Amino acid sequence: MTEEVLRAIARWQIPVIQFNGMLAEQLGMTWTDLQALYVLANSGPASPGELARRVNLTSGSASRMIERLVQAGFVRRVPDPHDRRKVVIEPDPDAVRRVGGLYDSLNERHRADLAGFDETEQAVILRFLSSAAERTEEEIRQRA
Amino acid sequence: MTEEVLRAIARWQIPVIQFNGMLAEQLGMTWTDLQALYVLANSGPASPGELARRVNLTSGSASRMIERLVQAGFVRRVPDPHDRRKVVIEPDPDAVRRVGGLYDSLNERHRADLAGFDETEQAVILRFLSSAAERTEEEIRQRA
DNA sequence: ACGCAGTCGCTGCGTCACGCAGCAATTGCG
DNA sequence: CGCAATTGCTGCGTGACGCAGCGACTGCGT
Repeated sequence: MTEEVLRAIARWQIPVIQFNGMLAEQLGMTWTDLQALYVLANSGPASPGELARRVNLTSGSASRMIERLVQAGFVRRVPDPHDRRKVVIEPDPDAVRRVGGLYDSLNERHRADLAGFDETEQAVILRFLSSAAERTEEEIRQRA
Repeated sequence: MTEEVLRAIARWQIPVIQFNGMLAEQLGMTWTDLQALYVLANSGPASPGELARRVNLTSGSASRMIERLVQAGFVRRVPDPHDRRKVVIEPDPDAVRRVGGLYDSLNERHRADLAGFDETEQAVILRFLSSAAERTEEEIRQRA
């Protein structure tokens, strides 16, 4: 049973990655750019260096990525008043909402699925998903 | 509660994608190449055209991708005896096992998590994951 | 039987994201 | 008041991708 769950996870990864790739293409950006947007949307503003580490890019590539996001209006550069070397990258709230809206259709399907689970079952699912995300992040940190 | 589950899904996507990117880099290939390997491993041999559709590539790019995978020894080209235009791409079993082994560490973490769920709870998780994968694939097909 | 449209996979060419190396600007420590 | 370290940004080369076009092949229609 446990192994079946692991296989289900592996199987789910494929369409999830593919779906995000389709969204990135639709938005006219790399999925790396999209990933950076997610990081900014979830963890708040960050410096280019911080952002580069989060998406596994060199500082140079991150510079160009930020420039693309700025040009497309997804983020903006804000100079750090305390350290004039630093720049803080802020996500544009409207852009974040607009990108998030692309998940509405998929989320609706998931909602229909979740309607087939009662409260306690959904609690189990939520508990598993949260810990799974945590474990994946752990694994990433360990390999970094 | 349902919305929290949706947020948990969204949150999990980030490290999942990042983790796969790290694996691809470690293997010296694009994550597109890795995705193609997954498709072959899960759905069995496929033609270049079929593979191109599954990973969202043009036939030309798929040709080059297959050439990379062949050179790296992950797959092999097998001519179709019935249609001499076609070529069937077969994954190399050893390579698939070797790549799959890269998930051992992460799977071990997930196993430890799943130990905290009893049989019926794991059944709930499995049911959700399976349907979620199905819904994501549906969404992809609809947008294609 | 035969031609011809359709399909399949493969190759030039240009574009663009990325890593690497080096740069100027700025900070904080000795 | 230097001087090493850090931060973000720019040339340069590499490589993956899309586009357009090619030859090879199939099978439908006449």
